[in-house]
Amino acid sequence: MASPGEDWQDELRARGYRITPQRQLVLDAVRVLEHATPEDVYAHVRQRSPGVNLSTVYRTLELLEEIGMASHTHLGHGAPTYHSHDKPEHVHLVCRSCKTVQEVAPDLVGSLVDTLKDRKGFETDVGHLTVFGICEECTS
Amino acid sequence: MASPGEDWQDELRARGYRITPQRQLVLDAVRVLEHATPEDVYAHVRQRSPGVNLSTVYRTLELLEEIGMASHTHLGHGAPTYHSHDKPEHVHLVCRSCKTVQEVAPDLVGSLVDTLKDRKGFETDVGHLTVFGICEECTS
DNA sequence: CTACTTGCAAACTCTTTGCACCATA
DNA sequence: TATGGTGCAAAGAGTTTGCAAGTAG
Repeated sequence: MASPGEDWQDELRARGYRITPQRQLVLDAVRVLEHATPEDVYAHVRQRSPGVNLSTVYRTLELLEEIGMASHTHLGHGAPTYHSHDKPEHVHLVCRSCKTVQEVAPDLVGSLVDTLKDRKGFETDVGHLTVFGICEECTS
Repeated sequence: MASPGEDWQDELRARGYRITPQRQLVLDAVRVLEHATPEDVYAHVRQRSPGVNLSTVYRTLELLEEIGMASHTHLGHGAPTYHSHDKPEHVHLVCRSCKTVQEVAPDLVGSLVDTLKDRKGFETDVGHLTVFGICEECTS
């Protein structure tokens, strides 16, 4: 599930991909930043290596998803946000009022998953579930 | 909740907005088409009135949301889809495999709403909830 | 060396905005 | 006739792509 240390390099090589400094930088950025947009990742990468191009970031993010090391979610209107699979799966709660995003454990939505499976035969992709609403802070 | 007949005109006027043929066309399109993207709405409107501009569609969709007659959801990567509030609230299930969208009754997610409220103090916006996964057809 | 990658620039999709003209109230 | 609305064109985000030069294996 998680990506222990540097195994990702073997994963890449095994699939015929190459290990490049750009890919390392992008992976690092996705791991460090959480809910990072491509632009966020780009900015972070460029702090360490100003020559890297935005399109390389896009291509690498796509690659990371393809090999299952990261995934993206649409948290509202703008750009999507990426997170690495080092961390356990989680559900996003997005507050419409203060725009903050909190992560909650997947078991909180277990009953939803079961209900959809039983009543609709639908297999929920919990890792991509985003719930919009108003957070505790903003309701009080 | 629903919009009985032509009351929306009073609603607009009451807020100082004007009734225009373009607005009627866009509202009709949103009501007829379901899960319509701005482009879908545009195409539908232009069948009846070729002169209407895309930016008018965008401006009108924004207006309809503002006065609570429609809302939009992000069903995946591309453009958002709009639906009118004539129909009861519903949750969207989007199949990653065949891309179909089904609507299910909000009570199916009642337990989720309760859990998030009790455990996180989070008020879920059920009307904007979209669940990604694999539908019954595609799992078999 | 050879194939995969990158940087660069251009193209693309989706959406917003400024402004003069037009039409509703 | 006074605003608010529309069409048009241009600008803006966000993302993708073609291609020549660079580099990992």
